[in-house]
Amino acid sequence: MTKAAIHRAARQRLDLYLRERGLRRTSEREELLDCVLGIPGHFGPDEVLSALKRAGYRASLATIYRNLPVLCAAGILRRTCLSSGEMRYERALGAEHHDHLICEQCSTVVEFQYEAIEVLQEAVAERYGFELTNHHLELIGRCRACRDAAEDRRVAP
Amino acid sequence: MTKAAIHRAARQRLDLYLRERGLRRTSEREELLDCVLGIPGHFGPDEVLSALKRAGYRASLATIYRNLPVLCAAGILRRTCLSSGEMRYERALGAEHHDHLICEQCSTVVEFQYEAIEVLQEAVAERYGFELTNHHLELIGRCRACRDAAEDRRVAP
DNA sequence: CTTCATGCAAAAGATTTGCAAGTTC
DNA sequence: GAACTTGCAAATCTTTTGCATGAAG
Repeated sequence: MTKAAIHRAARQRLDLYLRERGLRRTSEREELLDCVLGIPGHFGPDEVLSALKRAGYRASLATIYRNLPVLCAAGILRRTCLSSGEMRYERALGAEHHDHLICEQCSTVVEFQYEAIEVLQEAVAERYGFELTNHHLELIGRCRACRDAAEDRRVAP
Repeated sequence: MTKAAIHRAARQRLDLYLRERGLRRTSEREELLDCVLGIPGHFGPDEVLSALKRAGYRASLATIYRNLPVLCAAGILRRTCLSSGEMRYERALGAEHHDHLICEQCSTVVEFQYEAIEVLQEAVAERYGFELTNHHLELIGRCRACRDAAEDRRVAP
């Protein structure tokens, strides 16, 4: 999906969502949508505020707080909770599902997909009578670079 | 592991941890430890406060906030972050590792273990050069009871 | 008697909310 | 015009901190 196609699809989805619930199409919501789609990776309300300002819009934090959940409900964003406890948003529309590998030393986050794990998750859910709608998997450890660095220190301090 | 054995092991582990770092063995820390081990499942600082009061101890929230991380570092508790964004603690010592199935309707949390998934996680980590130390997996969906309830409503409203 | 811990209250963040004014439908 | 939104500021909630007092080693 190209960037333009994502913007178009998101706009459409938001409009539909708003219409369905009798909510209103405001310029703030459209500006928010535009900015949010331009942020790569994870972000929080404050990053959104910066992005809006950078784009020349003035928006209030309150409006951001009120509307990020709307974008989630519309399926454009998704909330993810890092195991550090931070709550962040990320693009859901046009972004394949992925999970996270996190280096506990340098905080690098690598996104990955692994179909086989998802298949097993369905198996677990079935065993317990659950119907899955979502999941979060976070693998925490040390990346190659940090391991190498540790190794170097041991050999030549 | 019996309940008494867990208490003993936890006490021992805490003492060791404190001694190693030149920290002190205080009655507050022991009371906290006792209460925390008695709480089933997940809990937050306020639940700990209630548990302490119920046990007839008076402790301050500040002390709880200061010492839950100590119990984590000592390997007695572990922090887990539900995808709702709530940060909670749970017993780590004497509790096998498990992951969570969460019903998004009734918030039921089912703990499960599934070795095959963990094996695949190692495979992913290896592919990306990571050495795993931990992971969090949360499967989110609807439990049987909530699905049945929904079904009933459709058939006989 | 030195260092660390506690309790309290104040501070700091993060998120939510009440309300008047402005917009959308 | 009725209902929904926004921005602001005040209110909440959760977590952290400064400081004086008390306890541990």
